[in-house]
Amino acid sequence: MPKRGYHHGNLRQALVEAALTLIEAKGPTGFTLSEAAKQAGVTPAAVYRHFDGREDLIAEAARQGYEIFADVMQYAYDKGQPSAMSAFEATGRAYLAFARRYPGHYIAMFESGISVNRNPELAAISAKARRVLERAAEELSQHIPPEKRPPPAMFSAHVWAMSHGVVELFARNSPGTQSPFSPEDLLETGIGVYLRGLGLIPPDN
Amino acid sequence: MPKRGYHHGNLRQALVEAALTLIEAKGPTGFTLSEAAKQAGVTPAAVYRHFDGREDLIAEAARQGYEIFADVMQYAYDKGQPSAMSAFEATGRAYLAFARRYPGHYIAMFESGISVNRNPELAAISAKARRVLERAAEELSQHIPPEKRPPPAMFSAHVWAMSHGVVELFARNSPGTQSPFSPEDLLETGIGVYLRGLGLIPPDN
DNA sequence: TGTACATCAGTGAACGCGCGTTCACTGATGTAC
DNA sequence: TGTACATCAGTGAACGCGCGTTCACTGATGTAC
Repeated sequence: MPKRGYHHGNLRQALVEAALTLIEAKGPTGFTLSEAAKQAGVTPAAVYRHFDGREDLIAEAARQGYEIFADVMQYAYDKGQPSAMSAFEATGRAYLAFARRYPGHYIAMFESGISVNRNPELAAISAKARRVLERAAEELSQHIPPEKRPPPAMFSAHVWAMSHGVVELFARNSPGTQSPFSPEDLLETGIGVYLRGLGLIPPDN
Repeated sequence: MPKRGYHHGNLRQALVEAALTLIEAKGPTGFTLSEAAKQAGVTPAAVYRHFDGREDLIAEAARQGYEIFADVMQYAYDKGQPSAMSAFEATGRAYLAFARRYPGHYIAMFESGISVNRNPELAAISAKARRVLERAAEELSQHIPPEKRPPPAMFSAHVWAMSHGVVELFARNSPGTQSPFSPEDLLETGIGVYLRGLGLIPPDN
C-alpha cells in the first residue's frame, strides 16, 4: 500500500490531476493555480511546496502527458509488429486515441504554449515520443524503392501534421464545424490515401 | 479620402489592429482589452463605444481574418484555373501563405477559442471560406473514377487537416521541435503524396 | 514504551496588480435656422 | 455667416474581483534516545 504523506496524502499528484481537469474544462487560458489548489482541497500557498508556480504545474501535467503518450505509441507500435505497415497504422490510431482519452494532457502538451525546451526532462520525454513515430515511418519507408523514398522525418512529419490537424479541427467542438465524418474515419482514410500515394498500398486496393 | 471620425479618426479599426498585434505577440491568452486600448491611444472605456467587450473585439478580428482568408483562397483558386489540379494546389499553398502572413488573424480564427457560431456573420463568412476549398476538392475529384472517389467533403477535410497541422506544429516556434523541412516544403510534398494516393498524379511522376 | 526534539506540509493573512466593466461627465463635431 | 443646440466619441475615476506570490506561523508526523 502506497504510503500517504503527512497531511494531504499526495498533494503533488492531486494538484496535477486538478490542473488536468481544469485545463480540459476551461482551456489553458482558464486554468488558474488558485482554482487547482481549491479543487485539491488546499490553500493556494500550499502549491508552492511542490511547484515553482503556475507554469511549472502545467509543465508537469504536460510531462506526464508525454510519458503516457510515448507509452501508448510504443505499445501500439509493438502490437502492430511484425508488419511495418500495421505497426505504422496502429501508431496513427494511437495518436488519435490518446488525444481523445487524455484531452487535458493533450491540451497541456500542444495548446498550452509551454515550450518543450523549458526543461531537459520535458525535452527528453517529448523527443522519445516523437521517435516512436519516426521509427515506424523509417521501417515502413524501407518498403519503398530508394529512389522515390521520401526522408523518413518528412514522412512522419506529414502523418503527425494530419493527425494533429484532425484532432484540432474535428475532434474538438469549436472551430471546424463538425464534419459528417468521425475523426477516426478521417484520420484512417487520410493516412490510407497518403500511404497509397507512397506506393505502399496497391492502387486498386 | 476616407473621412475621419470626430476624435480619434477610426478607433474601431485601430482597436482591431491593436488586438491583432497583441494576439500575435502574446497569444490569445495574453491579449487584454486594456492593453489594446492603450496601444490605440485611448482609455479602456472608449472600447465600449465600439464593441460589446473583450470577446466581441476578438470576434471582429476573427471575422476580418475570415474575410481575408476567403478572398485569398478564392483568388488562388481562380488563378489556378482552368486546371482543377493547379487550382487545388494553389489553394493549399494559399492556406499556408495566409497563416504566415496574417498570424494574428489566424490565431484569432483558430486558436482563440471563439466559436464560429457566436454570431451569424461570423458563421457565414467562415462557411464561405470553407466552401472555396470544398469546391476545389469537388472539381478535382471529378478526375477520379467514381467508384474509387472519396466524398469531396472528406477529401477537403484531409487537406485542411494536414494544412492546419503543418501550421500549428511546424510554422510556429513552440511545440514541434523545428523539423529540417520548411513548412512550405512539408505541405507541398504532403499534399503531393496525398494526391498521388488518389490517383490524380501518375505514380512515377 | 515514553519523551524531547526536528522536520516540513499546509495555513491564513496579506500584498500589489491589472483586469473588465460602469458611470456621470466633457467637449469636439455636425446641423438647423 | 453666425448662433444655438444636438449628438456622441472619448474621459477619468471608481468598482469589485481573482489572480499569483510572500511570509511568518502551526501543528501533525517522524525520529533519536
